[in-house]
Amino acid sequence: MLTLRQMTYFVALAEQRSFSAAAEVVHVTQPALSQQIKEMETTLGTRLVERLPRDIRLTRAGQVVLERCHEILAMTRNLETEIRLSKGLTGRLTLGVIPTIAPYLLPRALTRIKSAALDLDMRVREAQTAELVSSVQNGKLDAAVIALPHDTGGLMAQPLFTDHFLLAGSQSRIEALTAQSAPRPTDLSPDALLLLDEGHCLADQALDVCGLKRTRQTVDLGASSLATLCGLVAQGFGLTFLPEIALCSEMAASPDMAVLRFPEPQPERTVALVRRQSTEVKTWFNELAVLLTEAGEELMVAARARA
Amino acid sequence: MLTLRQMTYFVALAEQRSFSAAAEVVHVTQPALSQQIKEMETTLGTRLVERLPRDIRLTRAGQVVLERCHEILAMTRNLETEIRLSKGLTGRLTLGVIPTIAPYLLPRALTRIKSAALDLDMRVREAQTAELVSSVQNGKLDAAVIALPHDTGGLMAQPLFTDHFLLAGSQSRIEALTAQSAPRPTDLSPDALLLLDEGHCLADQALDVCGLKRTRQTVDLGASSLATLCGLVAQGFGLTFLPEIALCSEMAASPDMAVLRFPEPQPERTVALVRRQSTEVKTWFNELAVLLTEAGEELMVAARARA
DNA sequence: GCTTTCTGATTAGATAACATGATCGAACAG
DNA sequence: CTGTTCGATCATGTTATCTAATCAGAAAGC
Repeated sequence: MLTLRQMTYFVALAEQRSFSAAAEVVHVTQPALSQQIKEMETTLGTRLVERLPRDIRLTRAGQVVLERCHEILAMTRNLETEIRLSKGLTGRLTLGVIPTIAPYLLPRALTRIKSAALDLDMRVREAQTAELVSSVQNGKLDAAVIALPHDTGGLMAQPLFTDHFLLAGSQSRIEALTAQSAPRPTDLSPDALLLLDEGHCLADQALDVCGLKRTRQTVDLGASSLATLCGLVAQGFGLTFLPEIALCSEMAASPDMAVLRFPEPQPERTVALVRRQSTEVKTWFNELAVLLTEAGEELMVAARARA
Repeated sequence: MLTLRQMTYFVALAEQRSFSAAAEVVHVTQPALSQQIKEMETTLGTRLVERLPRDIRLTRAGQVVLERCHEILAMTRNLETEIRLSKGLTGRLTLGVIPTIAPYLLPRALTRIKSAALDLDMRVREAQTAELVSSVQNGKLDAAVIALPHDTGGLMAQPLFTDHFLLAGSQSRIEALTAQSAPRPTDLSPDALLLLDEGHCLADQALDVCGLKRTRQTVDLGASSLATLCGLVAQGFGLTFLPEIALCSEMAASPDMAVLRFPEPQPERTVALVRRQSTEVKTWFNELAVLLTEAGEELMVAARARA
């Protein structure tokens, strides 16, 4: 009989295209993985991977097997989390959070969870929206915190709170802007904007509300965190959008930075918690949503006291 | 992580409604099964079965889990056989055959398989149509030989050969019938007919072609094999329908028995090989069908030489 | 051409997962 | 009360699976 372990290893192998790399991903040594793959090929009576120099290739059968293994593993993971969490917010919970939210929301959320004395073993994974969505779909994550609007790929989304975009820059730049008039997002020159790397929803959403497109000229500094970005704009390297949720932390980290709230209608994103539709009993989900909303609101209140 | 082993044990437990019985079914001792179920309940953090005196009951969660386990196990088994057999008729093949065909067709079929020098480890399971169909569906069997017309539950059916129903009885009874005229199925009195137990498709199909219904008066002798039935009719206990496929063997076993072929249109059944639709590469299936057809035809030819 | 490096296979020994056999206690029938 | 049935538990044995060390072949560097 094939085993789920073998399937797990095989999926990792197909993804990594390397025995050693796959072994690392599943936290075993390379011989252990090689052996399981071999065993799998024996039970199926067919070669699944062609071992090429520096690469592997799935055989025809291997491709079929891979697809099915994905399905079987997803079903198993879904079953597990569904049942495990059906009693409420207890047991192990694997939560994904996007990078522009995680460092600000999680500390407060975890404090709340702890003080609620919940018997919860929470694992957090930070990744970009697309990856989080697919991980929730295939059961690698139980839920994820992402920012809407964004394609949720058929997942159920529970809005948590609204996060406004502020304009951040060096104090002189911001003063120059306010001197003229209340700036509107659409007035901004795209060339002066510093944005996060490709793939971060924040950049795309921010540009979207301004009716702008990502220009080639944008200085691509490889900024992959808001903290880096804030450090840069504080030094006068340009302007950036800063979500309210990050304001308190980043103001503390970069005291030279100034921020400006846009006039209504303010550009914003909706922070939401997503889960699979199939998740049967959703008490834990609602409990978690409440906790995260409270944590978020706290940050919003603090932010509004500063801008 | 849940394991397929745990799921297998759990499914057996749900079916048997007893730990000891389930353990026997999966060929382990009772403590081994108890332990795996316990482990499963631990991983899921929920009780799955209520241990009642002399019985068990699935909890709400248990029912959900059972359903999913069935799906996951079926997918795994299907994947295995699909890949294993995709190269042709090799490896292990688990075939189901109905009881009114198995003892006659299998000896010849197995001889052919052996002489074809196929590297085939064939397991045979004898059961009634309904059970075979569901076993093929959930992957416990790779294919099954059944008799049509019968509900195939969405399975693909490959007709192998046509098997006519003959009328069998003691020599005196048969002579009495032929003296009058060529008997037609619809002329027969249901009370004089001996049939197999409930559940055997042969009895139902035979009655169906005669336009008869199973009557209460039919002597219910608990005959569950054609061999028994032939022995009885040979002793003058009544008449029965005998499929051509069984003729040679049963004539040899009961020399006192006489048979009579009905005039055209002869009542008949179609012997067919069924498989899941999802079975991807079907070379092995066709090879097997050819072998079985040849074996069947051989029996038909031999039968026609005698009636 | 010769080494170095990267990759997966192989082997032997350790470890964890799983099974067994014996035994216990609760529930029930006689 | 006694014997029986059934599942839990415990000590122990077996098998599956892992790791660490090593090997062999192909590509890349010198």
